[in-house]
Amino acid sequence: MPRPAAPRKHAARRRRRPLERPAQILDAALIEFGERGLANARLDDVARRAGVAKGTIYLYFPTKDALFRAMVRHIAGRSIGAFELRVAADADAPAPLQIRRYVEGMWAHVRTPLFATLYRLTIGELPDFPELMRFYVKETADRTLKICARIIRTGVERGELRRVDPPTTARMIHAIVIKHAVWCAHRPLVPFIARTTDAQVLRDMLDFIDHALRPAPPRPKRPRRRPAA
Amino acid sequence: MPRPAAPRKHAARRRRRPLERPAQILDAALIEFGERGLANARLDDVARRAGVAKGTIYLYFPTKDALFRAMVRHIAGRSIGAFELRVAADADAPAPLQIRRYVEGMWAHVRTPLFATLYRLTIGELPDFPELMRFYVKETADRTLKICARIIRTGVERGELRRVDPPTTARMIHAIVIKHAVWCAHRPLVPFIARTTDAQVLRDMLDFIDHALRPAPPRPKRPRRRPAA
DNA sequence: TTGCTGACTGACGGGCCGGTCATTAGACTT
DNA sequence: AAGTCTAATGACCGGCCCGTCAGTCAGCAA
Repeated sequence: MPRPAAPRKHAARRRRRPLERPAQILDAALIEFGERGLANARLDDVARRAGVAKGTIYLYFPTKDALFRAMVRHIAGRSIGAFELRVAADADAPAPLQIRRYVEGMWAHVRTPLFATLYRLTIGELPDFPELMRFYVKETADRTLKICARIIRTGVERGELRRVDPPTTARMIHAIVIKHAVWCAHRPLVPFIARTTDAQVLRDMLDFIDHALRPAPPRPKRPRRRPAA
Repeated sequence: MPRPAAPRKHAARRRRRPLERPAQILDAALIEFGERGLANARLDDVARRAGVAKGTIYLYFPTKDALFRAMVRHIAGRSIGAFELRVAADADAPAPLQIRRYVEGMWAHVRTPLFATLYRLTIGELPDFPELMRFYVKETADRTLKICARIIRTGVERGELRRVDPPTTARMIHAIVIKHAVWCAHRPLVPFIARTTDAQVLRDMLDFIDHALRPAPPRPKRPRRRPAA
């Protein structure tokens, strides 16, 4: 017995837009997965939010997992693009200033809800999707760390910073900024950050980093030369 | 019609140990939840790992969510206890040395699989269990930060460290150590940490932190005094 | 206008797993 | 030895939701 024909409900506007569908679905997936996690999000909800029927999702993505993967890649790509635009370093400025600009740009980027969601999803689903973490790190952290390391290297060469290993130091900066962004994103849950503003946190980070990199003769054994004439 | 009596399979050892059950179940839950996440872990597997039947779990925990909550609290309690023992600061040592000891202790603690699992679970399930994050932060990070801040405060008062805000600076240290622990825990997925050892990472962190806190006159306007006689 | 193609729909099947409860049996009392 | 209490069991139920596919219709070509 053939299944009864699906009766038209309220005459929904049905449009044929095969080129727009994937992006619509991926954006809806970001919101649903972001709010409820991969396991708790329902494809019916993703479909409804995207304004399509559930079957349509399966025209473009074979499984729920594949949709999740595609979503992370899609959003991560958009995210990193926005960031690299922001950190357009001018290589001639003094290194401490360049670092300041870099941290400010990163701070702005890393405090967006987009970043918070991606961060949580990649960490939370890590056991099932390790390759997503690898992809995410490679496409975002890895690239920005290289930018930061380059700034530090030239700063060291010019004597504007103390002699540090550039990649290592870039990691330190990265760690500070990322972790504070996560804390600030969940401020109500983190008592030790609750009474501080984002702007104050930024100042604190800049101060700490600045001092960590400042060239200072550790033990002045010989009388300091006067500032060069 | 009454359900047929459950026939004894292979004579399983059935013991009555009401006092030991909760801990057995919680330990099993840590492993299962840790490996597969809350949603993907099955209570049948938790029960099997604990050596009991599924129904037994429901004698002690009303729902799966309740079991998860209890597990995090149980394990977090154990975890924080172990850490506070490790960081038994001797308040008379020089502050830089105390900080060094503190970071080393924290580093040891934070690299255990226990910590990595708890960290991932609390972040991953955050939308559904915000109170767990609050609990976890309050019972672990908050307490350790206070210890660290106290060390820094005395260091500043004694002039062994530059004049910084103790709680803020404690947060910086915390951020560096935690983030590096997470990276090291997933080293194969993090290219920029892959070629470094945990020991080297510890040295790098200590160096960075040490310089950030070292008291150094930022701009020597007047001739530096000789070291005090 | 008509016919055709393939994008789109949504009710349904089926598997999975959280939670239940009638029954069993260990341990203790009398 | 018989009785009692309750920890423990595991087959089963029911709901949820992924993935399917028979059927529908928008848009274009002839």
